[in-house]
Amino acid sequence: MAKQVKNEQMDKLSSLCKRRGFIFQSSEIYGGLASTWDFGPLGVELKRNVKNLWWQDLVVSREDVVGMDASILMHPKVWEASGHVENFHDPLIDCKNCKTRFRADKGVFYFKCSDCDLNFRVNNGFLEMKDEFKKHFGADLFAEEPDHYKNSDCPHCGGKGTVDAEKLACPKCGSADLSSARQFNLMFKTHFGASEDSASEVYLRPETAQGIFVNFDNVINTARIKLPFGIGQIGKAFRNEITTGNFIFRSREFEQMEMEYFVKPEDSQKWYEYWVNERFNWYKKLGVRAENLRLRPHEKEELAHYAKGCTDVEYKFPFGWSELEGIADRQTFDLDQHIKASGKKLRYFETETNTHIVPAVVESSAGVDRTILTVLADAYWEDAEHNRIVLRLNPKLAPIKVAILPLVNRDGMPDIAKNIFHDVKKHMAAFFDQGGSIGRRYRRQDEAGTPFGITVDSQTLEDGTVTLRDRDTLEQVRIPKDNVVKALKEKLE
RNA sequence: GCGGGUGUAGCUUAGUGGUAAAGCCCCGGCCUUCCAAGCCGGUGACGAGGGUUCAAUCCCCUUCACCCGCUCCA
Repeated sequence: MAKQVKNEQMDKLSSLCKRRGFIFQSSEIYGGLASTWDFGPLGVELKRNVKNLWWQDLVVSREDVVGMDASILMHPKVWEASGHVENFHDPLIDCKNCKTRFRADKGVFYFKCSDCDLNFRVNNGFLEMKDEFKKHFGADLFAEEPDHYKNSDCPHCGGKGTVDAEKLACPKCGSADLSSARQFNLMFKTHFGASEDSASEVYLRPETAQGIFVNFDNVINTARIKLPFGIGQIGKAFRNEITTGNFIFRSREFEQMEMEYFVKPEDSQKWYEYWVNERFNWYKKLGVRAENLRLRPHEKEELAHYAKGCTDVEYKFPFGWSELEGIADRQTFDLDQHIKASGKKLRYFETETNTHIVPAVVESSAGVDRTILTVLADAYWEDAEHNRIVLRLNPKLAPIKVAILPLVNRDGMPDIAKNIFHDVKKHMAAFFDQGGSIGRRYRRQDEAGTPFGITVDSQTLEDGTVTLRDRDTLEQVRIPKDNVVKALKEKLE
């Protein structure tokens, strides 16, 4: 029952998005394309505002961060070095009996000792063996593949161990009625060059971060920056997700806002904490209600092997708490990988000590689309008292800042309003509407999230003042019509 | 990808083996002096492809999309 209510919330939100021109399904007239989305006239403004605020706060206003914009297509070796070619796929098997899906490389096999008859079973990554054996092999073995055990000694007698793969069985119900293993590579492939031969296969980037790492040397040689410093980037990324959904939350084409902050390795913990705090507050600054935000530090088992720490910023969506952004202390892993693969020296020369160092990196990786879904979900408000739906967006994010409305369609009011409109339009996104009753026009703007309304009425004809309406409180104040731009700008500060 | 559910106008619903109705929305006009009032007029739909049939929105098959779960992450 609770679930249904939550889905209703998402339905209402996506329906509003379509109705008002925020977000449409991609290729809709051809039946749509799974989990790809288009931003309409209001959506694109909202998106630009989100990105601009990020860029302003993380790049422009900071003396220690520069920006860049890498291409989506990159040399295939980038993805080999980054580990994406090797790790960014999942061989998965479905159990036809109980419908569980599990990873094929965590299948069932036996470790057998040829000398002492010891054997134990490894089942879907869970070692079914006694503690003493766990101690012998190490606790992290559960994620390894059978080959890992091949050359191990028997933990009991030290004899020679062999590994026998068992016919796979479902880890949950034990059934052997399984689908064949299916490789899901999460990277999109395409062909580079006009002829489609595999020699020129390239990937669409699955993250923007690598564009920063491979340009590390170029940036330090040109930007005259000193440690610690960051490189920020906003751009599209593509992942062939197995499962998508929840409106724009998980899509196959999405946009990231990533900032890689390079620091002295010994300072990484300090900066990691700094950025976790900084990024958490950024969402509050966007106007997202604090009670709907939380930080979730990753458990040790959850961390990638090279990461020292990782914390998610989560938002309480109608479908549950979900990740908005990840902040990670990635140590020197990324640069090391590219140093190894490219043979280039990606390093920083520290003049104080006269030494070369490979900096550690603290990464902030946020999703543009998820941020948009967050601010929309957080702003959605059904005002029962006034029978209206309102998007209480932060004015800085609102696609349209002000609606200019003549109260009625005569006595020259439309002309006066139109003049104000042309004036305001030079400074901010504004909307002019003279059709229908005033109440109906206000309601429309409430749904679009427009924070302010300027109305020309009969008093305007007498004393040159107009009313300024506040979206959330419905309060109106009179201001001289020549002060409209100034008053609005003050409100938007 | 697997399982379950859903698909008629922008939205919410009706209906039928003989090409479809309504309310709200939207557009134009009238009227209207502050929060979806009223009047007149108008645009607009059977997700797509194939099959059965004289005839398919309806029956059958396939496919696509969306929702829920498995899974994963920005």
